[in-house]
Amino acid sequence: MNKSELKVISVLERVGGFASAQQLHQLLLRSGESIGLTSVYRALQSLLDDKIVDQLRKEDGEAIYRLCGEAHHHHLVCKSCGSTVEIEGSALEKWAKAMAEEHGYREVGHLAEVFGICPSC
Amino acid sequence: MNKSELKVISVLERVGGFASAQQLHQLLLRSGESIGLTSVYRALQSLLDDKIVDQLRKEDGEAIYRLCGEAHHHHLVCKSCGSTVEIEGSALEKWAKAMAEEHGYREVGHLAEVFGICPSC
DNA sequence: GCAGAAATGAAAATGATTTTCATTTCCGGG
DNA sequence: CCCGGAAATGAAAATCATTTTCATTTCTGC
Ligand SMILES: [Zn+2]
Ligand SMILES: [Zn+2]
Ligand SMILES: [Zn+2]
Ligand SMILES: [Zn+2]
Repeated sequence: MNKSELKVISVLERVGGFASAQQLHQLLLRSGESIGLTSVYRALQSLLDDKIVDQLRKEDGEAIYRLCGEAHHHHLVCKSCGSTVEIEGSALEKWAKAMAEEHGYREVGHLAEVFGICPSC
Repeated sequence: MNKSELKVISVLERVGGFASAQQLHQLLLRSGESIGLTSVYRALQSLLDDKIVDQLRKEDGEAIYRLCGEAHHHHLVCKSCGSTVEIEGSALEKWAKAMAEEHGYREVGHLAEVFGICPSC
């Protein structure tokens, strides 16, 4: 855990939700920290590998991050209000892996989202 | 509905699932069509506006598209050549349903694709 | 204090997507 | 047919987030 990672974690705590790498960089600069954009990206990548942050994509494809100490997971997204809930995905992981193996595919990844209308909507 | 849009629709039909703009362009060229990448992007944007295609984002942020309104199914997609295999999804269906119920979500749907590199690539 | 490792950040490279702009194709009125 | 404007097309340039490169700085253990 190096300086950049600590700075990024601290600004993510301050933000409290999702933010892009560029936004986090701006926020850090504005709050007087000295850090390069490269280091923000590196820190985020490292925090992502360590499962300390969670990455999503905006509709335009830009990555956004938030603190989230959970393992790889998927989301249940409300079609109405957009709120997201993390869901347990081991059944899905197994399915994706099994399907890929069955057909001899390598370097496998997957993508899955469940949509619905949340109880409060 | 112009020529480019027709070409893009036809290749999307052939693909049967999700594909990126770049993949669609390559597939069109390989199948002998003459079309520019710009026109593929333009056609996809227009089809998106008209709700004729759906857009998703891969984990790396690249946009992928598919024809709307196809019978529900899932695919194993080759990241390299774009070829797709239809896969059995009952385990996934169960998982999505269970997750939604567990959190009290209504009107549930889901999206899932598995990506990898096929044996012949 | 010192060498080697890790961290840092500026600048260049990358890659998808969008924009610009000149050219070509369409199409309806004359 | 023929013309002129509108729509379509695509090559090249621009954009923009992200990654890579690489030279410099900071750490760390001895
Ligand atoms: Zn809601
Ligand atoms: Zn997963
Ligand atoms: Zn392949
Ligand atoms: Zn399904």
